[in-house]
Amino acid sequence: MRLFWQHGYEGTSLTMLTSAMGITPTSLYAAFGSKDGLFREAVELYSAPEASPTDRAMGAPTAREAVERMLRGNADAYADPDTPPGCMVVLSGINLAEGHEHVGRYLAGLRRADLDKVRARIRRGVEEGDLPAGADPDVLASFAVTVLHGLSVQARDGAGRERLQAVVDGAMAGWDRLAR
Amino acid sequence: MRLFWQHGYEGTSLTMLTSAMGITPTSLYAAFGSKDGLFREAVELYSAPEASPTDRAMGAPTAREAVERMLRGNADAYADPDTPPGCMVVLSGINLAEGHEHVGRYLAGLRRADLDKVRARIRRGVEEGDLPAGADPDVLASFAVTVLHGLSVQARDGAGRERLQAVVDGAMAGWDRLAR
DNA sequence: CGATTTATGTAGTGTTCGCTACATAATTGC
DNA sequence: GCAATTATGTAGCGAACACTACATAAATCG
Repeated sequence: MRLFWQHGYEGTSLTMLTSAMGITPTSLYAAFGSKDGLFREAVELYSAPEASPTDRAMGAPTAREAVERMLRGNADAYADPDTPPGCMVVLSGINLAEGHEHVGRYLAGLRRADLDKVRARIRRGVEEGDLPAGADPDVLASFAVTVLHGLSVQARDGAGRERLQAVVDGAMAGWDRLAR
Repeated sequence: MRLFWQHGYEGTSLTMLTSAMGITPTSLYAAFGSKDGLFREAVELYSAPEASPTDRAMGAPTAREAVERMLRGNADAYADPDTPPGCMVVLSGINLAEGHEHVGRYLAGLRRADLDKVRARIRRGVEEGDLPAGADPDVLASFAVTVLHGLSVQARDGAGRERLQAVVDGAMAGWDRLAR
């Protein structure tokens, strides 16, 4: 998972994987079927709901709090020095050679699912009254997710926890202007 | 340039390049020295100051206007259906195999240079009084660039011009809360 | 024109890629 | 304990990778 996270799908070779896992290609293929299969299991491990800051944040009592927790939780994860910087789902399949487009679509689908979750949480906020009726869930969700994805690039460019949290400060200020 | 832009540095093979350019590997190497050399010339063409929305935007009369022009100009470019979606400097070298780290550092340096340009323009705005003295150029520039980079991912995920511009609306609202 | 230089195509180089046939070792089930 | 099944290591598959030696064609220049 960490190799794919750091180097991306194509940037991680079977040699890197087998030596890191301490097994031979035969065992890897017996257990995972293909490089694709291993990658998907790695992504599933990465984005397991019980550990995903995004999924956990959606349970917050208000939509604003859910978005803020999502951004702050992911910002901290992106800047964690014990793991590769940024988000695996955003970074590991951004640019792919011909023949691997399905990997990009798979990751784009996960990003889309996150966007949908955020938008649904925002809609709920409008329904429950903690957001004004005029708030546009589409725009608010796109804004939040755009900042989220930008944080991954910032983290990969070396931004630390404080810097990312300062960006979230700005994003939440923008949220308060948009959500009224 | 378009191939590297679409598929990234490693995702673009010499076969793709030579067939697209209509030349043989020998001619390519005689003209550009290496795949790296061609990639760098492609990036330089992509980010030529006279065509770069970011460089052109920095000439705006106020810092706020400069940032807004940068975001809106790049958003339009990212969503241009005639070119690959998103920013080549952000997307073409995010995830690299071992041995190609220098390509990633090269692109990160360009991103850093853009961040520095934005921060310098913001500092000038504080000096010239169109931004309040308490505005923090570091935070404002990081916020603007984070949104900018997030727009690239949104564009690659299929967001169109209107959607990206709506995100910029939100970002500028956030700017107005931060810059006071 | 003839000689030199420059540019281009042909046909490969060695390396690494994802992946697998085959044989051996470990484990399981009766 | 012995056969059947499962798991693992060895060695190497064809294909694609970035790149280049060599020969030929084009252009330049006296």
